[in-house]
Amino acid sequence: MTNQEIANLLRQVAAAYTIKRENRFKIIAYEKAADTISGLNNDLQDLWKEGKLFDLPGIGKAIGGYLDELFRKGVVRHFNQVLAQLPASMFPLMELSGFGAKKAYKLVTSLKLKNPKTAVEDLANAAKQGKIAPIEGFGEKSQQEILEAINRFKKGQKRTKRMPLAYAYEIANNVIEYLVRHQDTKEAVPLGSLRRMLATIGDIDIAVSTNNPEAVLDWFINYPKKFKVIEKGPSGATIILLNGTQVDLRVQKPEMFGAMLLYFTGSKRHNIHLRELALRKGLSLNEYGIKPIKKTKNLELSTKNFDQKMKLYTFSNEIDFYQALGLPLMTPEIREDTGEIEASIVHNLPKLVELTDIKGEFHIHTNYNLEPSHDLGASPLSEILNNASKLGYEYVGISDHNPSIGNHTSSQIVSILKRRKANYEQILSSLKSVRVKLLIMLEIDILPSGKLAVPDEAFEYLDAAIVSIHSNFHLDKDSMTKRVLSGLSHPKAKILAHPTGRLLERREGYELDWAKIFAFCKERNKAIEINSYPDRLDLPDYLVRQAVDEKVKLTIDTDSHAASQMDLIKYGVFVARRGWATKDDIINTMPYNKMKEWLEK
DNA sequence: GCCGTTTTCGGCCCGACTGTTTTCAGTCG
Repeated sequence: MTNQEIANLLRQVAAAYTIKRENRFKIIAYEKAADTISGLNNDLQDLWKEGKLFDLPGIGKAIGGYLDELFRKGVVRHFNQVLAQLPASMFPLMELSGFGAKKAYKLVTSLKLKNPKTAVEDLANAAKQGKIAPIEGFGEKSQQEILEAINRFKKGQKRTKRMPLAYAYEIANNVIEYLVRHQDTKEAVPLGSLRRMLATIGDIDIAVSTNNPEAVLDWFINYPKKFKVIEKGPSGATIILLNGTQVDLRVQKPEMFGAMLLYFTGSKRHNIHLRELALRKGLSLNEYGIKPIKKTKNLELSTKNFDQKMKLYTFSNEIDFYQALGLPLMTPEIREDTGEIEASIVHNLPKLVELTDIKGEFHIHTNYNLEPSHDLGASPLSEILNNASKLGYEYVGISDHNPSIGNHTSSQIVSILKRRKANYEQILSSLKSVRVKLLIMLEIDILPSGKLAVPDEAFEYLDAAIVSIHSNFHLDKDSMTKRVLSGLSHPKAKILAHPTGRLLERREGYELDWAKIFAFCKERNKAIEINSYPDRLDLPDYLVRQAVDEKVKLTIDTDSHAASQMDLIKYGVFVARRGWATKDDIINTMPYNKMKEWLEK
């Protein structure tokens, strides 16, 4: 069973308890457990095998025990008993927007819908025949809304694509630049997953701090690249851009801007955790500020800075808001409730890597034609070196793809690489003004056998190599792990590039045994790449976090195929930050000499 | 049913929105 299937099972049990009018906190407990499981990055069953089931938040004695039974026997007797008391046809209806357990149950029982397979269609027919409006608690309007929900559901079967972070980020920046040109805009900031720098983004949300919301909203809906206005109210507006992207704007008064940012940046789980924490101190948090609430015990101890008579404390920025709770600012990238709140309570948040820490990178393709089987870059070495100089880099590694093995003999490959080295060295010496150090590297295919796609003698002309998978993506986990480890075994193979092979929204990566990969890398001084290319962002953030925990070294590279793409490095830095990486975890924050030392050990 | 800077009992995130209601229930993010 997948995590989503298990989470779904728990949600069904929660729904059953809702109908049976069980203790509502018990229902919430099941929903919480389901949320935890659906948000996991690891297979729940693997965690169970490792005995970590009960470490998960929201999974205690009872639910943990049932899950244990599920993994041992394949079924949970208690769950089956509970679910058997309800009509199975109610669950498909709960997929519809606006439907919870109660509405679904009421409708299937009132209308005698028995077949789960046809329940949605049967409900649509009932609505069309006007059979829903007379049911107690329903009316004409809700009958109409149900029909619309069913239509949306049918359309929504083809799920809407999310866009890679980099595209959303650029679009949002353009809108923000436009917004701050208005005199009444005090500040404009992205919200939600965009501000937290998730790998993919749905809609773009932006917040503006202003004392004149009306004027800013008018300015916004006249954005030059607007296609149409969806809605405009007193506190926000929504437009669709010419490229089809939806952009939501929210406005707030400057004195309340901090609470608003916190609330709409999320994540939801971060906010909930924060509110639970605050509640124990006698404080209630909402999107407008902090409310002291009446508590019987230990009032002075916990809320000594808060006057109970005050209705609402407001905050113009997030730093003050967090500080009021006795916490340091948590950067948006880590607000996922994966331990950041616990760490901040004991003032043990890591100092995350920053863009300015980057001193170079290793993965850039030039237009030098070494007849590879994959694509060449578009820019000459000179342009790349000049750009590196502009970025303030100390060094760049050029990692063109290896010459194709189909079209060349081993000795031809060696001589191509020899020629390339001579060519690069000549270019470098001709660029007197450029002080950037050059590393002559290569991105080498790891063949399905685990062998590298260049002969051993070729390494004489390389300072170091990046290795990566570009073929036979469908090997099983064990074979792929062996393949990668074999490829990484060469002493000059120092970096594993785009390690999962994923392409966002287009291709799942292959599977690897990360525990083995991490252990190998740590022992043999290999680094794993965080590839900044917009469609990749690979290593993914949660694996970065695991690598950091295992003290595995990482690099942040762009995989640039043109000099202009070197700016993409910031997205890799965002991923690293989401994975709690510090400067010390990243090889290319080291100055040249230290980095060189690491490459050679 | 879960959990602990109120700690093994006694609490449990918060407000907006909608539709059906005359004060609330259900759903959502």
